[in-house]
Amino acid sequence: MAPLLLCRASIRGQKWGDNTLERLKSNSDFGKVYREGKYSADSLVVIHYLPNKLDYSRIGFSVSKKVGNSVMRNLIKRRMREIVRNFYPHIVPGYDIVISARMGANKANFNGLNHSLRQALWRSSLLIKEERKPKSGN
RNA sequence: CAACCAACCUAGAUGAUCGCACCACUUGGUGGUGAGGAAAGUCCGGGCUCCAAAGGGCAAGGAUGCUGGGUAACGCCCAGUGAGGGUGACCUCAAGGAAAGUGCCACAGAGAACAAACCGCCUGUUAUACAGGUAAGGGUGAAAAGGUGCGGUAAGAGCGCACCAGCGUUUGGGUGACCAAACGGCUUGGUAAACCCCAUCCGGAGCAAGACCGAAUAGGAGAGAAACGAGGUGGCCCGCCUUACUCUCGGGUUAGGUCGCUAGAGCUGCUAGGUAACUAGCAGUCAAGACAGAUGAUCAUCGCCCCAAAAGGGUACAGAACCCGGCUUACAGGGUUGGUUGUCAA
RNA sequence: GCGGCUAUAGCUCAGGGGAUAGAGCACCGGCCUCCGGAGCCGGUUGCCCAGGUUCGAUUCCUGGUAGCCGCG
Repeated sequence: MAPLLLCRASIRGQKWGDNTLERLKSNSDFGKVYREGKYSADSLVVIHYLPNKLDYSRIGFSVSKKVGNSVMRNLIKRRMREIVRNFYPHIVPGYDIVISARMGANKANFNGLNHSLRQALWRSSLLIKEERKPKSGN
């Protein structure tokens, strides 16, 4: 029991050092964030977030079936993951975050989705303080 | 040259920088591999796993339905037969049985199935009517009891004859569906994607199957007793299995992790057999394996399309989830081969 | 992944081979009222799509589309 836990901890630390995403996976965690968390939105995405008691943030993605077929949904999810991967060092640790695509996201390209996602993050209080002011110019 | 028919193929390419999943070597690195022709719909058929050993019989239910072949199997494929369509290349067809039985055929029409008699036609009589004969003509309908012609008759009728269609028999050809010829008598509406009959086939559930590891409420194994009973075997019978109660032994379903998980009716090429589907042999080869679920972002060049050009924009349908064989549906553009018809020229 | 159900008027539902496709609510017009409501009279609008069987299909068969539900 003990070595297994140690092993998992070391993997997590390694991933954290590698700037890899910590993902939110279980369905009950999603439901908890939807029920108890706050949210902010832009035209293409909605962000729900809730403080967890960890020293890092976990991020989950959600694309509804109404947005498009499976190719479209997969593409949007990959793009959102790419955006958040590049932006992850600027996000405040200690939150469970769910990013959902809205209906217009199937018509947007990468830049549009990038801009909308950053706007939504800026409207929430999830950005580290010194990163907040220059983002408005983006 | 134009229009068309059939069988197929392809599914943008290359490079650079970040990034993801798995594997190998290694230990903060390097290398390799990384969606489809439909991966889809889940409409069929299998493999595999468990359900009792997945056994026998009956019933119900379901499926299929011209013939022969192919296949692990199929509702699939190939070759043929018949029917229908097209000038043609060619295409389409759930295509067994209506003489086993039951039902239905609205409206119109005299009559819709053991035929019938409204108007007609013909004959007779006590004559604006009645009786008898008739199924040629009219009319209705999707369909009116073989069709056309000649003879025949009071008027008519397969009443007689010829041809055609249908039925039956015989002969010949074909493995067979069926085809051809001769002869016979003179006739038996449609509907089975209405019930049904006949022939053949089908046990159920599904990788979230299932196996192993492994905390809590408690299950399991062995022995005895009982065994006529109860329960299970997703309908019944046989057969089979389990079981209340007592004693002994010691430890189990769910969340989670590991396996199942990709070398297979595999792919490529050649040879041989077969009209073909396909089969056999030989040689080469290993090409995704996740579990919130891996393929993305940026840039450059060349293709193709829109646009007179540039700029600019676009580049189909669509994402593996245990694995195969089919079917169906979606699909921008491009290409190959063979063929038909028409026009022009030689 | 597997299994099932539904599609009929603006809404909720009947109808299961031959009807002009029906009921309630809704909507429109008229009567009534000073006006409105209620009541009475009348009317508009429809069988998810494409093929097939049949003389004839909302109904039967096949394929698709959309929506909904259940199990784990």
